[in-house]
Amino acid sequence: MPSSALPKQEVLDRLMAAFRQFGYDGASLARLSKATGLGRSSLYHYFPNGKEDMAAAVLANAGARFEEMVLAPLRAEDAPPRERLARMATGLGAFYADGSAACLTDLFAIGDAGTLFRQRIGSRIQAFIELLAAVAAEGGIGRETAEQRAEDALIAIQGALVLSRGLTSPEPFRRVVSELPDRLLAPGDAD
Amino acid sequence: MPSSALPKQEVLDRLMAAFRQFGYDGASLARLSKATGLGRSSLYHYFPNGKEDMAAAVLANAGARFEEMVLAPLRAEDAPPRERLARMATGLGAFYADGSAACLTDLFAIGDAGTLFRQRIGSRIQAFIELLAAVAAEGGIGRETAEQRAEDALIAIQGALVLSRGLTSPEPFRRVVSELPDRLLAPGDAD
DNA sequence: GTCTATAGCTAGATAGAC
DNA sequence: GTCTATCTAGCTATAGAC
Repeated sequence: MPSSALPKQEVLDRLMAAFRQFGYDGASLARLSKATGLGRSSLYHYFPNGKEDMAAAVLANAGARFEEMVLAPLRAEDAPPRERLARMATGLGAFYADGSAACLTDLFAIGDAGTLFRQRIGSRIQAFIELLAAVAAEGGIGRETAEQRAEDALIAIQGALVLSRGLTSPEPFRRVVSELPDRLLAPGDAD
Repeated sequence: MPSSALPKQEVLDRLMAAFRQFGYDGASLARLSKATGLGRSSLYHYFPNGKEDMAAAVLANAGARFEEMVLAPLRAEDAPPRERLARMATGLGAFYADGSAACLTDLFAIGDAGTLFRQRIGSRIQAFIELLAAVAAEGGIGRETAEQRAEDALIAIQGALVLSRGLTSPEPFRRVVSELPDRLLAPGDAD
């Protein structure tokens, strides 16, 4: 993928936005073409295997964006656990556009897309849980409790996205994200 | 819709299963026809406006099933709050097939389906929250806390469904559902 | 109420000029 | 790398016989 009018990164971000808005099945080539400003032929030039390629690239791109916005702050070993979690919360708000942008973990596990991508999605979920649990453990939470809370955190994030979408309101998402650090680091629940 | 080989209820249940498996966009008429055993023409006989009609009927049917399996136990005023919540948990496990069946609250809020159904979905979410909050309040939880916990309960259910689907494992859903009564009725958090 | 047949369209994908 | 033109297959929906 050499030089182009649109940088590849910009193309991927626009494709990602379209897939997040319409889901895998709903993201037709016409819509993807419109979202990127590229014609069908250009899209096939970048992604020879068509829509499936685009979705795979978008999933990878979402992973990279998530890594830099959400996971990297968690790995900042110079900061204490609570501050890392606070930065993660900020990153989550940005990554999910204050609860208005869907998560591919949800969308790409549905229907035919699930057959293609569910394994990759499962790995991502587990990696996020493990990292969150490590931060909680470092914050003084027992290992088992930390892992359970980390899973609860992902559940809360995903569920809040569903509720915010269903209610057309950012409030559930905002509340969940703001409460995350406390829920992960609260004392009690010794194990 | 007079007499038929398949009772209407059976047709609706099979359509619901198909929509829950494939999502709105992924549920093609070919699949809906195969799922019900009815030909295209029969489907159009029952649902003159085609797929949109079917989805609307399925959403109503899901509401009725949810009412009888999940909400009705919550309204059983002869039983104490904790027991009602336990029955609800059992109903949730059945309604969501132990976490393996998706929720239309999630699926029908995506893409074009969202334009058609999001309002109805939002009302359902709010009604469920209010009922759950009333039960928690009856169980001695302060009104504000009860409402917040009720919202958290829905978030947990939806999020657990997303994780169970992404991880191809019933465990997150099972754990969340089994913990629901305690989370709603736990002491503390006075308001 | 179910059938066959088909209209009319959009889907994803490809070919070849430039 | 982008364009126009086009292919085939699938889609939703309809018509009309039975």
